[in-house]
Amino acid sequence: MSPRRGPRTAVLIAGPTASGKSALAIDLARARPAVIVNADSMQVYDALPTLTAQPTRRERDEIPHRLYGHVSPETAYSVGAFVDDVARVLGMGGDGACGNDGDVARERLPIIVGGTGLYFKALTDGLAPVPAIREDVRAHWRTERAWQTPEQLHAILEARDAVMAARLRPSDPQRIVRALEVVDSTGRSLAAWQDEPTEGLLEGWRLIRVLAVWPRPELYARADARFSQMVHAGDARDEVRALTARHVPSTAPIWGALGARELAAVDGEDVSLESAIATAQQATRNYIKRQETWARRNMQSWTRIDMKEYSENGAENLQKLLAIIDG
RNA sequence: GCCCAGGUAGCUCAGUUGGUAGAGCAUGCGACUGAAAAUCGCAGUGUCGGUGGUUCGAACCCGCCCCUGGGCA
Repeated sequence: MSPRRGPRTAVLIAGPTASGKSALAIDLARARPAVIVNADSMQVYDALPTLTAQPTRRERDEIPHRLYGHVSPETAYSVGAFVDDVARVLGMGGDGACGNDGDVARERLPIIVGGTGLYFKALTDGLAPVPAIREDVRAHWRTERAWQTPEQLHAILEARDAVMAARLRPSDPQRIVRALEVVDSTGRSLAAWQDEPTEGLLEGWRLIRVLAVWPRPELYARADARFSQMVHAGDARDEVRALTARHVPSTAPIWGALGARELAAVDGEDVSLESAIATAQQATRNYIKRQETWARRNMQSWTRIDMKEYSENGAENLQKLLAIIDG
């Protein structure tokens, strides 16, 4: 818990999927009064709790958790929404709609944990102050994306916003569409917005940054095992069926949850469960690698915790971490 | 035992009329500002089953052998 005077303290725990970062957060929260705040782009949805590895009911009863499953799966959540949500949860202004969230955070140490690197970066470094995109504009460009090749969209961007066009690869539809909707909706290049000085939400805080790491082959093995467990011993398949039954549009981000499409295909198409599992495990390994690449670049200075060592020698490692937190 | 079809990158396969090999995936590395569990970029590697031959030159043509799958006996 942060001292009476001086900056507020927060713990940031990042790390690849299946690294055990959530368990680490819980260990900390058992040792100090804390709130665990989610920084994972998939765990925010009120869907696929097993498949996205959301904290269990029991864990949530024991320790206050925030921003887990608080978003409807039909919604397209975003980094911006995340930063707003965290501001609210930490009692830092926001729209103030949810009264006492911030109070909890003021009494307790916020432990922000998740695997979405961009979310952490937005929290610490801030986000370009691009206004909300008009709905019709967004819908228009997302439709265009289905009709045009990325190269065609890039050509359109070239005409409207040469700076962004030069910055983006003609093969990268997602970023091209974003650049297009920004110029179209705000009349200004995304590049210009990004030049605006920004301040991170957590600016001025005392931050304990922790990165959970594993030797790659062992992490891959853990992730593989965890996925088959979600399917064979957990509710993953039923969750996916529920999502299908709910007719959540296939373009909703929740369908990007690792394994969601693969498991849906077992019920819909002619795909065996074994091959669906293998494909999803493969995708998970690929994702882990991307997360590690991000961390190498963006989390260079974070304190690395060897989770293999931690799993064997937890108590001692935990004490060290607590000593740092208590400062 | 005979007849087919195959044996090429870690995997699945492509390789035109002979000129010492490629694509997807995997792997590794990288980018990343409101879909980030997303979206993209770059880069290895091969005794072309073995062996003998034809040829200036063989993954490709010929002989023999080995292995796999299928069929016939």
